[in-house]
Amino acid sequence: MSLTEAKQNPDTRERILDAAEALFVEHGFEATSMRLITGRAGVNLAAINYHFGGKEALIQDVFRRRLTWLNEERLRALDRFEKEAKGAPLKPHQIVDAFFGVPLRMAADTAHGGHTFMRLLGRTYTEPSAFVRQFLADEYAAVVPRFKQALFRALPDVPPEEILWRFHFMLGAMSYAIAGTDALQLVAEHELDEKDPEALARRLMPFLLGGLRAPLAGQAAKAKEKPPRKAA
Amino acid sequence: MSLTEAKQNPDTRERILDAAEALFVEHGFEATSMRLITGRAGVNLAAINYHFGGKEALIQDVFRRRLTWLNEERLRALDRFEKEAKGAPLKPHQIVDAFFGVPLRMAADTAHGGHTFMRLLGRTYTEPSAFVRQFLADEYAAVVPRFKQALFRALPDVPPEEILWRFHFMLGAMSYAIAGTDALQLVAEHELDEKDPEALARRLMPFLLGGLRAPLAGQAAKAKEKPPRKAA
DNA sequence: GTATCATTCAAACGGTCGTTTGAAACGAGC
DNA sequence: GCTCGTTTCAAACGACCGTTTGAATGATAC
Repeated sequence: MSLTEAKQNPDTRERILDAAEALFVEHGFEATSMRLITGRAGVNLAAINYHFGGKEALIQDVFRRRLTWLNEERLRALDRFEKEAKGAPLKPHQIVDAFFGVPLRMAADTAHGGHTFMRLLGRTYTEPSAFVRQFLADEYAAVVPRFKQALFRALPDVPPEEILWRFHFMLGAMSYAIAGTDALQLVAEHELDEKDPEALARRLMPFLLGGLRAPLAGQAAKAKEKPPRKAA
Repeated sequence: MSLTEAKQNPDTRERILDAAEALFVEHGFEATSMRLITGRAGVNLAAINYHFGGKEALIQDVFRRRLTWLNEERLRALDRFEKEAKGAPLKPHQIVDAFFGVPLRMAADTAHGGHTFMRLLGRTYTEPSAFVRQFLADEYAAVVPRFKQALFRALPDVPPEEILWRFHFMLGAMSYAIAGTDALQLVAEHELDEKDPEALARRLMPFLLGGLRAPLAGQAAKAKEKPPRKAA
């Protein structure tokens, strides 16, 4: 290996990343020791420090491996819709689909660890640890402004502040939808098969759109008759 | 103190609970050491084991102190609405208000640690640790079935399975709304003052109701003209 | 075969964890 | 004043943590 970085023994690196990803979902970052990770991966304890530099760096690489692609895919989806629209504002459902549909479809791809990773990602939005928060903020810095702008244009009658809040609410609903297998068992006793991520997307997207376009609090709650356009 | 349990030195106990609650929000369970807790509380390290029996027992007591009351309050709110309705099905917004409005108003009560606790609770729905999950399941066992039944009656046209999913989605949106100050900063850069929990409730409730009553996935998306009643 | 590199390995490092211990301090009842 | 049960305290326990080390192993090029 004459290259300065990367392309080190691919087998060991990948096995560590896979084991860490799965264990982080199961037990969280703090509770997952390096001995547990290397044990499951079948590699030596020192391999993590050798290949990644430390536990924090490993955590970041676990995310980077999939999150970078995920966010690029989101932007590609948004680009595609905007090209179609030829300068006209996008429809809310297109924006929601670009941002939330991509990870949901990623979660459906169980073969490539998509489901496991999306559960981890959902957990991590509430992660207290400072460096993880900083890392997420950096990874999303390029994506969020684009989607904010698109939503502002798509919903010109809704105050921008309100849109940001609803964006936040949608993030929460999606995170739980993916991560919260455990929380789900609070409401349903093994009745729902949460294993089918395609069905999950079919259920979640209408909910998100319904929330996004709900009448504003200030508006008359009794106004059951629709204004000419736009539910918001 | 001749009593077998309880009513031990109230000062030390409460100070430990307060310190633990705040620190759990800041750093999570695993990362919060007993030395950190007792240090902030200004009590001896051994006090936790003496008064609570161990770290796990402390965690459970931190929740029990507020969660039991919260769930009772939810049931009281539901009882009140059902008494008013005299046997008729409740309206969705009443059920949503009883379940989600109570914790939101609790979060507004910053003086009594409501805000801190609700942030902790939101975090904990995704908590990996097994004993915490079990504990939450026990605490919610008495509450969830009542609300499920109420929702089934209120939305007879919506398949029960779909209602459970949307209940789950609402849980996620609320949890993030309260817990996710940090996640919120992903979408807005210090623009939103998330300190006002009353405003939060005013924003969240319409979102939840909009999601709950959104058109089902199967139904024609183009059916912009309303059916005679009920958006769902 | 030998030199050179990247990688693996067993062992140990200092530190922090949750918990336990036994003695000291306190307070109410007599 | 003495006793007894409760609470506090400093100190220590063994276990596990993330990280480091230096030697062993493997592969490649000459």
